[in-house]
This record gives sequence, structure tokens and C-alpha cells, in this order.
Amino acid sequence: MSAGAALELDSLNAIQRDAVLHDEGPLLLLAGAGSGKTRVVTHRIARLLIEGAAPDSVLALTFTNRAAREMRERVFALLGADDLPGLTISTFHSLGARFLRQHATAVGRTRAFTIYDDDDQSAVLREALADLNAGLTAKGVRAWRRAIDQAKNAGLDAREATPPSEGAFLDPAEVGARYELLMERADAFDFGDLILRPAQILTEVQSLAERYRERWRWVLVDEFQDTNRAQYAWLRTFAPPDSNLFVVGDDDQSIYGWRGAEVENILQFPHEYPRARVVRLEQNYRSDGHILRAANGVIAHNDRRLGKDLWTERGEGTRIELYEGHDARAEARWVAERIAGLCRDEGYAPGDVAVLMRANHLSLDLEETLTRAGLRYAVVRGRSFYDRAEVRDAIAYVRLLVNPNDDVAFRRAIGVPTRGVGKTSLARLAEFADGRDQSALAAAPAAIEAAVVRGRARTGLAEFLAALDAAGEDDGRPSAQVRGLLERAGVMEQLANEDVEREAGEGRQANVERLLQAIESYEQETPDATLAGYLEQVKLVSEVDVAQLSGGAVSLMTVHAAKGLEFPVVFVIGLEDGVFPNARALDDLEGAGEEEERRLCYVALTRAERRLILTRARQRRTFGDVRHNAPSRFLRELPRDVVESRYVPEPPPTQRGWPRRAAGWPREHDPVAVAPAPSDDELCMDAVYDEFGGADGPGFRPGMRVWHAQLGAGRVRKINPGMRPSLTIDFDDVGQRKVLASFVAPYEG
DNA sequence: AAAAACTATTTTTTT
DNA sequence: AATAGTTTTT
Repeated sequence: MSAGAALELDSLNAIQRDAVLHDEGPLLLLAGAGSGKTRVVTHRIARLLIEGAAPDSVLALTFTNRAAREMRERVFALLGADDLPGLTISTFHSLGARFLRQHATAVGRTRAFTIYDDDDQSAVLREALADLNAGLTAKGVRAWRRAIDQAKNAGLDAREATPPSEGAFLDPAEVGARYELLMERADAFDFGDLILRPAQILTEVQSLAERYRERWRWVLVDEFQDTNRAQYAWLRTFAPPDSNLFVVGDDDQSIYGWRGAEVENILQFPHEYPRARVVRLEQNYRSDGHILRAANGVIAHNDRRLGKDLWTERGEGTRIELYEGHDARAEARWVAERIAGLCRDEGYAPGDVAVLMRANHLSLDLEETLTRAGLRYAVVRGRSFYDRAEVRDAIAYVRLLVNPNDDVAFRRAIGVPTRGVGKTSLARLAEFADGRDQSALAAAPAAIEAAVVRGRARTGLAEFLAALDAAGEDDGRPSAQVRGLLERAGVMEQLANEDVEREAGEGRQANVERLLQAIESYEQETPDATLAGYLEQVKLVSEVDVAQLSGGAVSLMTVHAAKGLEFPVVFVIGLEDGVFPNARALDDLEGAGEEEERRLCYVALTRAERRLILTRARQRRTFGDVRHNAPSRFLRELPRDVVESRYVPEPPPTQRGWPRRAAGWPREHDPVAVAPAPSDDELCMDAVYDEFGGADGPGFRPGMRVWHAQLGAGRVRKINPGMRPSLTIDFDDVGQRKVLASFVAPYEG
């Protein structure tokens, strides 16, 4: 590929250009948020190709399919090419799957193996634990699943898992062995296997590793801070210390520790690769000054980091806005109003706006409000569509078509529609199959023959087998094959009946139609489309990867999903201690959890280009009851001068509606709750924090007028600090009472 | 064996 | 509050 086209390097700064032009040997590119690392990587790939590197000598690894696709498109754009056969730009997991399809037999699988997700994995494990006569709570199964997952992430075998406390009496060697036996029988790999097995194979078979070493002369890894030990081990088999390994990462954006990512990989890189050059990109091209300094201010509170300070040549821009609502609905309503205001008055479009949150469920109130406000939005959820029961049922059939040994799919499909094969029959069939060392479906014909199952179960099972056989002989297009199977097996009929029953019509049938259409369009887009290929897509490609983010709609997503993206306007909602930072993460050992939450916050803040707006709710329903959370500790860490204004709290609603309006309150639908600009010494972040309902009595002073939702207006008499600060208040109507401070807001009236 | 009633659990984040 | 999983009833 020695196209005459010289690569345009003028658009890069000196450091970026240096990294692009770096010659041979390892290089660690420490690239801060918004510092143009993707530009560097894509330019580098383009440069290598232009200078004559063979496309199949280049391997670029990313974490998400979205990143891979973007990278590929940008490389193609730089080269003016529309395809480069042999060039591999892929996620770790896709590459692992591809590798394993080629070497499947070496690890007891066929080329058609199925990828098991967490739920499938749990199902197998439930079975394995039952076989070992372990008392199995759902919780214990999940704990073991996590343990096995973690072991694999760390490059260990399932047999070497650390037993979780819920099932500590079990021997991991036994659990692991049984689990792996069932996985092999089902011709399945779990996510961990997609990394672990290639690493193991290449470690054992040196000649093979040698082949890949020779092929991939140029290896680039994006988001290196998110690699786990298994990925790193795999990488090292074909990219040894003297190779041209080019890794890009930012220790401050390591947010996948819970998935086994080890920041150590990036911190230790210079030791593992002693010849490595280290290049830092610290100029940020994305965010205005105030936003950048807010992010810097927060992340500076972490101890375990390489340490860098991003800077920008852009202006300061607008300061950060804070808002506190009484509850999640108030917060949601305000956010919707604010978005409408920004679009109406300041020229932003809904597509410029992202609302980020710590967890998926936080979007619920906002979705409702946005709908009512007539604002288009798109929730970028992990994989909502494929999670629906009816879609999973249908997919179970597809899975059986591809891999008849997929026991998890078999157990699911046989029950939809119900055909007389229940728990007992399944248990007998399972035992029979286990004795013959076969999967359930493989053993089924013999089981019918031997009358292992009888009566209605027997005919039901026979019908099921017949439907599958008939589909197997159907040589039409994959989508037609699936449709035929679903019809013959009675799935469609069942769904139609269900839809009628639930009158409101959730459209379960329609969802399955959508699935069939998805298979069809996959067929049309993919040259040699197979159902196996489609299933791999379903497992490895999430909606996040496909989401059209600039479709003119407001984007709602988790911070994790927002990684790598940028938006002119960013809202971060739910900034409360316990929510963001997440309560569970906080009780992680040695503050590692808090630091990861802080990095997550850093990622959230650095998504914003021009406007950053942070909100929280004073109370929020969680698990069905109302919780009063303190403001997020990260708010307190914002530098004092980047915040727009003293924030003005909204009066809590009364039972009857909204209280009379007092001077200085925002009008009910006034989107900007902003008081006169503060003088410098008046505004220190602690004051803002206090007003957010902070640590020891939220900025309340004796004598202050306050509002309580049930008890009305009153005057503070005494402040009682502590874990859950309370106030003694003289209420106008009901006299002196002691109430939790979090129920109370300052009030001028 | 299937449907209905009840219960426990969940909200961390995803390849 | 919603759901997945478990137990009881038919």
C-alpha cells in the first residue's frame, strides 16, 4: 500500500506528530482526555501503511466495537480507501473469538461454538453446582460465576478460582472441573475464555506464537489502562519487549477495575518494556477552560496515578451549573426544562446534549419527563432489546439451529411454548444424557427410544425434535429458516395468543418480528452471512456500539457507555453519595473503589465541550423506599471558581402542590436557578457544597427560615450534627420539632 | 405439568 | 417498584 498520497501531518501538534512518526520499538502514549489520541493512532496506522507496511502486518485492538469501527473508518478516510484486506482493527473479544474458531478442536470445541454470556454462564453453573449436590441459592451461583470470571480475567483456570464466601465449603477444583465439562459438552465458551484460551494456546504452542509475532509487526492497543491480566498475557505472547508495541492509555480513565482491568498494566509498562519510549499528550482540544479545570480539580484527589494536568488554549467558557432538586422527579423536570432552554435560547440542538448517569435505572424519571416535554431522546442501554424474554426465547431456537449441543438454549426453548416437558422430564433427560456424556438434545432421540421420558413429555419432546430437524433441512436463507422453525415449533402462535391476552398489546410478536428483520438486514449487510455469525454479533456487539448518537436526539447513557464520546452539552445527574459514588464501590478495600468512582466522575466531566451541568436530588426512591443521600463528595472537590453561581434550591413540594413563591426562588418552570453572581470570598466550594445539603447540617444556621414538606415553614433553633444531621425547628404551625436535615430546605418566606 | 401465588432481591458499571 | 425465582395450588 505505497500510495503516492503523503499523509497530512500539519493538523497535529509536535508531540502528536512525534508519536505518529515514532519508528520501531515499544511506545507508551499517555493521552489525557480529549488530547487527540484517536487522531494519533489513526494517523500512525495510515502512516505505516503509506510507508509500505502490509495491511496484514498491522493489528489494532480496542475495547468496544464502536471504537473499532470508528478507528477503521478514520483510517480509511485518511487513506481514501474503502477497504484494506488483511488489516485487523478489532476488539480483544472479537479477535479471541476469531482465533478460537480456527483452533477450536485444540480445546475440545467445534468451529460453531456458542459464546455464553453471564446468564448462560450462571445457568451452566447452577447445573454444575446441582450435580455436586451443593445447596444452591441464586446468590451463591452468582457469586461463583463472578469468582470464575475473575479467575479467568486474571489469567487463571476456572479450577483456580477463589471460592466466594457464599460457597466457601466447595472445592473450586471440583466446581471448576464440572463447569468446564458442561461447557465443553455444550460446545460453548464464556467471555473469559475468549481471552484466556488464546493466551493459553499461544503460551503453550510457541511455534504458533512465533507465527503471529512475525505476522503482526505493528501492534497498537487503545485504552490500555482497561486491559486485564489475561489480555496483557495474551498480548505479550505475540508482542514481546523488543517489538513495535504501541499502547495508548490514560490511567485516570481506568474504570473497569470491577471487570479485572489492572491499572498496574499501564503503570508497570515501562518496566515490562524497558526500551519503551513514554510520550505524554496533555493538551486538551475538547473542553472549555472551566470544564477542564473542574475535571482536573476532581481527579487531583486521587493518590494512585501517574499524574498529569491537562491544559487548553481555548477560552474559559461558561462556568459549571449546579442544581439540586427535591427528588428525582424535580431533578428530571429541571433537566428537561434546562435542555429546552438551551435549545431555545442558546442555539444548541437536542442532539448536542447528553445526560450521563452512574447507573441505568437513573434515567427512568427523565425519560418520562422528556417524553412529556416533547424532546426526542435515545437511551443508549447496554442491550435492552435482546434482554426481552420473548426475544431471548426466539434466540434460543436460533442457537439450537447453530449448535444443537447448546444445553442452555435447549432448556429455554423446550419450555416455549409449553409442550408437556417439565422439570421432572428434563431432570431425567439430563441424567440420561450425562451418563452417555452427551448434550441433552443429542441424547434426546435415544431417550425417547428408551422411554426415559413418557406420556405427554415424550410426544412433546418428539415434536420438538421434529421441528428442529425440519428446520435443519430447510436450505433457504437463514432468516427464512428461523421463521419456519419458530412457526413450526408453535412459538409464533403462542406469542400471538399472549399478545391478545394482555390486551394492551406489548407487542411481543412484534419484537420477534423485529428480531427476524434484524437477522435479515444482517444477511444483507454481510457477504457470507451465517446464523453463527449473527449470533456472535448479538453476543459481542451491544447497542451502545451501534447507537446513532447524532440522530438529533438527546442521549441518555451511563458514564461507562459515554467513554470515548464527547458532547457540546453534558448533564451529570444523580450526584449523591451512595449513587455517584456508588455505595457498593465505596466499601471496596483500601479506597480503591472510591478512586475508581472518582475516575468515573472524571470521565463524565471530560465528555463536555462547552457546557457542564451537574444535578442531584435531595431524596430518591431506591428499592421502593425513600432515601436521603448527602451530596456527592466529588462536588466538594470542584475548584471554587469554576462553578457558575450560588445555587438556589427549589422549594420542596407540599402535599397540595407547590408552596407560595418567595423572593429569590426560581419560577416554577424557570430553567436556570441562578442567584446573583457571588463575590469571590463568598463563594468557596464548601459553601456551595453545604448548600447542596452537605456534611454537618447543610449550611443551616440557627435563625434561618426553612421549609419542610409535611410541617411547613419554620425557623431553625438548633443544629444537631452527626451521620444523619437533624435540626430542631420552631414550626409556624406545629411548634417545635426535631427533623432530619435532609427533609428541610432553606426558605425565604 | 402448568398456572398462580408468593418471596426475595435488586441498582453498579459491560466485553 | 419491578422482576426473577420459588413454592403452592389446580
